[in-house]
Amino acid sequence: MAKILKMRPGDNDRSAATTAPQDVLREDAVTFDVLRRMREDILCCVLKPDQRLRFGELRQRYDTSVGTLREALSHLVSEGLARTEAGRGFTVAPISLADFLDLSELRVYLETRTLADAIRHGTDAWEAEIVSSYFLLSKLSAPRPDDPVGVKREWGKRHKRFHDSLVATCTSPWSLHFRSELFDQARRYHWLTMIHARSRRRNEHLDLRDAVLARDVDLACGLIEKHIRTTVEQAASEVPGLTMETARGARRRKG
Amino acid sequence: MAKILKMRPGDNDRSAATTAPQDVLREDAVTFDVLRRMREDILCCVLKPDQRLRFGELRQRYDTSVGTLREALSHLVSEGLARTEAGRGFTVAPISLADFLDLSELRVYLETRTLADAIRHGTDAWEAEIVSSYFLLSKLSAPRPDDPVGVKREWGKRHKRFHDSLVATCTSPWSLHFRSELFDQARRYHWLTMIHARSRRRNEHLDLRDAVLARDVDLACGLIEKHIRTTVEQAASEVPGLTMETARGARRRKG
DNA sequence: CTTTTCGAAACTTTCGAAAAAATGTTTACA
DNA sequence: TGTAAACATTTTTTCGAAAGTTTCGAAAAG
Repeated sequence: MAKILKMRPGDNDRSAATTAPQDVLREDAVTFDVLRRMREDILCCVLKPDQRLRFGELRQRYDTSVGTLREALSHLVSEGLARTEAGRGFTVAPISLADFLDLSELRVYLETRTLADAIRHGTDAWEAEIVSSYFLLSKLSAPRPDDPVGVKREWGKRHKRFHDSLVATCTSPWSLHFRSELFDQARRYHWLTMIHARSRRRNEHLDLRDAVLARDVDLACGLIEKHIRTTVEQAASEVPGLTMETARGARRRKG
Repeated sequence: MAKILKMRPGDNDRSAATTAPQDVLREDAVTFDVLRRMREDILCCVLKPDQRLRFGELRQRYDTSVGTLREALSHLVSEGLARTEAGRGFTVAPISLADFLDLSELRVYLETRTLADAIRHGTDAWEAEIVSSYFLLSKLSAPRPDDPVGVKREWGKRHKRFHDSLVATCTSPWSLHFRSELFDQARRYHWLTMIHARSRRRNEHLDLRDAVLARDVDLACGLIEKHIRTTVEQAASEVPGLTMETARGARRRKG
């Protein structure tokens, strides 16, 4: 039947031939969009650590209402990307080397745990996505400090997609959930490293990809552990101002 | 100085003699209170798994506005205690044996990790709080199915406080954070077990307390691992309707 | 008798204004 | 000159209503 081609008689001009309500899978709710954008801005340090998040400014920047912003901020607090003190509004979560060390230690466990499980449950589709996402990542060489922001952002996205693809077939939802949260946290530090890093690292992702595709659990887990630890060391030595003390000193206003 | 007693002269009737703004430490924001109450209601299955959370009913139950409810619900989604699908509102997160098994496996790691670290960094104050919270817990014997709800709730609180006290001196904020989230998740299953359990377990908490106070890392970790695993087994065998399949069957649309 | 279409009711989402609280500044007084 | 209260401003928190979706059920078409 040519059911699909049918149009409703009343369709004049306002809604440009949209599909029927049931066919539309709305993943584009305003709240989600604002949340996504804010998260990205924190991850990429557009909103800087410890920065105060005033509703006035945010309302302008994201062109939305207070209520929606509150909801998004509330989410970010749960994710550990923002802080709030009742009556005193929201701030971007602080960063510190101590925090990076702590979350990286836990990441080592969660990444190896999920990766090992994913390899054991790997499928053809899983392998295909790994090949595909690695290809996309390799098209962009690791960004250098003077690369434009757009390139850094795109690399960040592809980097995340690649790492996500590795563990996609892991059968533990909770492990995947926490892994994902920690990966996002780490992205803030990766961004700082990208901006400041002088040294260049060899392509660890290729080795990782091959070990995973070869279903070598021990090798793959060893590689990702080293990958995480190396990243911390690089950040510790090359990102200026990333000290063990929390960055709360700057909390004082203007003066 | 008697600063606290001072009152502002201009206070007529509208604001009933509040203390100076700086002295008041507001931890009682409405949003937090609503969030706390909703979380408790989900944990204690007053709001049942998969139950639809309509704003109309919630507004009545918690006596607050839609916006505030939305913010609280948003938080609960981040914590994994609720679900939402854009345009279709919120539901209480489903439960299943598979979920309990999954989260318990991760709990074993996080509880042992945090406990080992806490023991190594234990202080006198830490020991004191363990003694104190164990004492309070032991005053209430493990609730039986026919005990009143109030007793079960109180026992749940003391149980949480005891377990929190064990790991209080752990130095890894991220581990503590995730441990706490998983502990809350497990509480939903503990509640179901309390309601249905026929068998009684011997007091595993006393052994745990003593092992921890004796700073015996291996023994303590072994005990808590067994504690978690036994809890899962008890739930699996004694809670009716806790199957491997998720309870999503009823979700299908009209026909 | 089944399937589709339409419209009303229920519910969710979004918004901006009013209330409450915190911060900053000035003024009064010793 | 220092202290603290009173005032003014900024910012956060809370609320309810308007706009937009989805769901449900009845009527029409196949």
